[in-house]
Amino acid sequence: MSRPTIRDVAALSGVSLKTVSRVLNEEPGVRPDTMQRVLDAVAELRFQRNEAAANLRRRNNSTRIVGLVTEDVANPFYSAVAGAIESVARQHRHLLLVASSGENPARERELVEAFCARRVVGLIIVPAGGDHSYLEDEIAAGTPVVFVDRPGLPGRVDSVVTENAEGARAGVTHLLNQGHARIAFLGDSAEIYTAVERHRGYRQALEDAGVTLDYALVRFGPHDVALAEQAARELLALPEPPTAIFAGNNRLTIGSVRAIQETGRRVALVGFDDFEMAEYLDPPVTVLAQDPEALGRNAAELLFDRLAGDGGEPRLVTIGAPLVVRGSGEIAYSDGGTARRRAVAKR
Amino acid sequence: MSRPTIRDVAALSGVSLKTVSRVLNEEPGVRPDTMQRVLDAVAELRFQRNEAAANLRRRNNSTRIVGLVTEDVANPFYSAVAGAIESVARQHRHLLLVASSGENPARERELVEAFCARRVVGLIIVPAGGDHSYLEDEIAAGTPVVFVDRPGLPGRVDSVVTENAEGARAGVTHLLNQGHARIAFLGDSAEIYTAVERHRGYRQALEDAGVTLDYALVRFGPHDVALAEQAARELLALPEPPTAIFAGNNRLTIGSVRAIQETGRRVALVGFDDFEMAEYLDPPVTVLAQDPEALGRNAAELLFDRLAGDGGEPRLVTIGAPLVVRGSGEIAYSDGGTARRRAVAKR
DNA sequence: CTGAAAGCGCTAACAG
DNA sequence: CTGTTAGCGCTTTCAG
Repeated sequence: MSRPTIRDVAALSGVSLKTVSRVLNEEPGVRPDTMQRVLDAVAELRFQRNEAAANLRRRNNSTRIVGLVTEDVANPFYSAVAGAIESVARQHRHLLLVASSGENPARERELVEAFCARRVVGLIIVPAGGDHSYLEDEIAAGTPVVFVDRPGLPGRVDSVVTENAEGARAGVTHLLNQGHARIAFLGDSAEIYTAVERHRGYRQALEDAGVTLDYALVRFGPHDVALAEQAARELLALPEPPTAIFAGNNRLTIGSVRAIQETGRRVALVGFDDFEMAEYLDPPVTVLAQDPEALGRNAAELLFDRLAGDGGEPRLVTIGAPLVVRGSGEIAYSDGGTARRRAVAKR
Repeated sequence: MSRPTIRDVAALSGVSLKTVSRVLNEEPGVRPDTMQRVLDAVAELRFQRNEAAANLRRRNNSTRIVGLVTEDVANPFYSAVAGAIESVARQHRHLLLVASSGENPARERELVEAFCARRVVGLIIVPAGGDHSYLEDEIAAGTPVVFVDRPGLPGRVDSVVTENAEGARAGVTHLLNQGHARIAFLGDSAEIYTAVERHRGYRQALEDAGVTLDYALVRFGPHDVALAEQAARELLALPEPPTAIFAGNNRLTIGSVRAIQETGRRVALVGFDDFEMAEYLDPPVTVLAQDPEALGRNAAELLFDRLAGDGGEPRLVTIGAPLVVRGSGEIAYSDGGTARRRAVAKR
């Protein structure tokens, strides 16, 4: 029931504690036959070193555990980020502790503290809103922190983010290039960094093209497909409806697809963030493809660089979100007044 | 740079080690003003207890960390399972260590051992193939283990699995009820437990209905959408093609949708496992909806029951996969010989 | 109410 | 090549 210790191994193999420790740590200077006896005892007792105890004593002690605080582990986007982080951690023979903050700053802090109390070697955080200066002590204590998906403590800490504004700008410009001028913007809550950035890109694209922003076409808020569909439906029911929609994330994109299908009109659509079925919808959806895997990988690599002693200035790594052309974004502007034919761009 | 210890707190507040420890552990019997002084020192030094050290000494020592070894953290299905586990763990004030085995039994074992060396309080495992008897020692040492999604060490250890055979049987019966007799089966690798179980359900449904199994209509193997599409296309190109397809997981379902769309024929489709866009496809896809959240929640609850001392017989918990009717599965059998019209069930 | 001493399981430092 | 002693940061035991 109770686990064998290094003492038990020493007793069984008839050597001292230290010799067992040497064998376990593959330190040189143990006679082969002694080593064998120790190994036999280890096997017989099924001994497993207590890493926590070993760590406590070691000079260069390290739990070899990285902490990840994300918004929601169950969210496929963040789970892709987590998967990439885990993969890099694995290469460095580290383990990953994960937790979800649920966009709650207080919970985020609790989790970070729980991680630190367990002496994770570094933290990767998808920051919820709020102030992150509580991390300064931890950073001062030598725990590297990397923010991912959204920046935090800018200029003080490394961050890896998607090119939200640039991507949105490219996407909206793409719609403008198809002749659209009335382009709606559908965004998540205006509290969320990425939503705001994407809106910024939208505005820039309009400005670049000399198109006046019509606030009637801008909607922030819907957080799920149903609400997004509702919002898109309202936009499309305006007296002067948009001829194209730019959707700020994949739930909004899906809602938009549904609302557009309902009208039977040929409304162009570009969405931010790729999703599994985008190419199988009708019409296939043109998107700005975020790369969660690159986000996670870069964050983890940055973290391990810091752990390896890289003391350079805090970095801001940006990951592109290239336009993936599939059909919905290439529906050209047409006067539309009476374009009611149910012209569905099949494939 | 180096973290303060309980000694530093004791020195600053002018009390002994033990008094600090008492305050930290909220043990009774500390004068309020003494307590306050200690708390002040803790705040000033930004002291954070080293949980590993505390654990080492504690009688009822517990890392309050649960380990999860899944097939792939980045897979949305398993991330939903992980999310539910994390949520239950949180309620019990535990943290979650996660890792991906990538279906590799050796890696799974390595990970389990790394977790055990860190003394996780319990393990939840999506077992890769292979022998799991290596876990017996760990179990004997008092670490509860729960298998999820696939059973392992049946009868010896708790498992939480989906009703794969029952669900598949219901799905295929549903197709039979629409008049279909030539129903193809598309499954993942026959090495995978769930694929085999679902195929068992398929066979049972045919048997129940007195329909002879045609092995030409059974395909195991395709592991991604492209291969699935290819396999489905081949099935549909048979001299006597199926009039319905039962797809064993969501990638296979999506591949089937594509292949069916290509033919322009009205082929019914029921898929195992729900997916985000199923209702937005054309036609909307009827599925057996697995419940990864329930899988994870039940596994975690079972684990915490065991940790709470439940010493009952190993349990096998099954989670239903109800039929979600959306359209594709309700396409009735029609002689089809010349049913070539491009009849797309548009809402 | 408080503190000194011992010790969790292991490794570091120093002897032999 | 091997062993002894100390001590990581904390809690326990037992004594004030």
